[in-house]
Amino acid sequence: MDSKFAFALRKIALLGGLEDYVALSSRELGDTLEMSQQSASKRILELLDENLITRDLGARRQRIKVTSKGRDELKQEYSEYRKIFELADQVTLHGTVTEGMGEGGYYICQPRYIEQIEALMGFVPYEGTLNVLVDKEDLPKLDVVKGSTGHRINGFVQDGRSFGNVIAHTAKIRNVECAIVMPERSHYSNVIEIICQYHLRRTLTLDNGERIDVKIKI
Amino acid sequence: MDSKFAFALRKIALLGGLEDYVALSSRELGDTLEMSQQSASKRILELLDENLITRDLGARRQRIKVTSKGRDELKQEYSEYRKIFELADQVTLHGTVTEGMGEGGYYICQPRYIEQIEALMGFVPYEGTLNVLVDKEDLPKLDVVKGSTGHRINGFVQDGRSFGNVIAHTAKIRNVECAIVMPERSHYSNVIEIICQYHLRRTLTLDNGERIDVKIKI
DNA sequence: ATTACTAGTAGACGAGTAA
DNA sequence: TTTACTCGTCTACTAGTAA
Repeated sequence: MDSKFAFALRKIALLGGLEDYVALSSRELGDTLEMSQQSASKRILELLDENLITRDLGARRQRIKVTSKGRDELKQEYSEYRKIFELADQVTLHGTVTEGMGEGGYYICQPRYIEQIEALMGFVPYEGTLNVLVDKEDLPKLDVVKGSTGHRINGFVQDGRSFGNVIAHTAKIRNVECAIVMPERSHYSNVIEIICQYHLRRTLTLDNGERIDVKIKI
Repeated sequence: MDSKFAFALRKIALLGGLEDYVALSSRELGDTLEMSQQSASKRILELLDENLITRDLGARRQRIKVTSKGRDELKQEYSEYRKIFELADQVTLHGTVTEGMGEGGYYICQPRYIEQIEALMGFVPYEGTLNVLVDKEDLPKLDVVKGSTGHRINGFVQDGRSFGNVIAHTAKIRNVECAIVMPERSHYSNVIEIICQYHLRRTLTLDNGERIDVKIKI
């Protein structure tokens, strides 16, 4: 994203444009961006053109909202700053062991996934995944993880069913090597799925509701 | 800071320019910034001119490092992103009650400070401050607090001694209204000082080493 | 009050090139 | 190879102004 777009978009977000439409005249935006009303007006048109904001052009005052594309772009930048300042070759997520939906476990057990995991991560995952409900205050850290590279496990189509790309990040739970896996194109979730060479529940005697720390390498 | 400076500075920081000099040719920088070698070279000269980076112009490859001013500017932007995504009209710091150095308590008891605190915060602080050692993992949150506005309490000179500006943020400890105070120009510290209408140690029976949460309004 | 057009100007950029 | 100058072009800005 062009830095001038990011700059304007950030200021709009700071004014609450992520949550809802926010009343913001071109003059006001110009003042916060330290530019003329005319240039701010143009900037708004450009942001609209780039699909970074939507606008409700009322009779008196326009109201502006950041689109999901705009939000994603801002998150990308946020993630860069976190990498810069959080030093973060490691992120620790705190959470609670929960019962899996079974979905992730089924997916990841596909042989086509497993052979790639063995090649990339160096272990054959135990059947099924450990699901961890991430603490609310640690959810922003998940974005840092998503913003980092990790290992891409390629998707495939089998029996007419399509299995998408999966990103894996090596991690540790109580010093046991494991990996957190998530769909490359994931919608928001506060549950992470963890694969491991061993049966984590048994090896670490984890029950539902148990508190654990997941240290993720990023 | 001009957004184009921030953009270049951020990329340099991502390449490790915050920690140490990093070898970075103008062509390489141009590639990451998606601009020509010539423009990148010019950008570097501008950043030098703005005192945002320093340079070690070796015979073969120049080496670039972000200055402390540059670091501060980046932190400012980082803080904006945290405000955007951490929702954060409130930040909770976890920490441990510690014995004060006595310094802060002495400072804040000056009548010239106290009268301003009463006007701004609506209470007369109890003599002395409660010192809290902030958990290591919560230290980045302190930057968010510092990046937000708060109430400025103006400094003064008295008996030839100068008392600097102080920033206060309203806060709560176990539902008791208080405020965290810090020098406007503070060097790094992992101890925060808290003022309150009441004697916090007695009111909440806090002993040294006790774990507490400080909820700060930002 | 708004938003946003047009016109003129300042500044950012890349190509060519020197050191 | 580097860095960084000059110069021409083209974009981005502001002022003036219309709707």
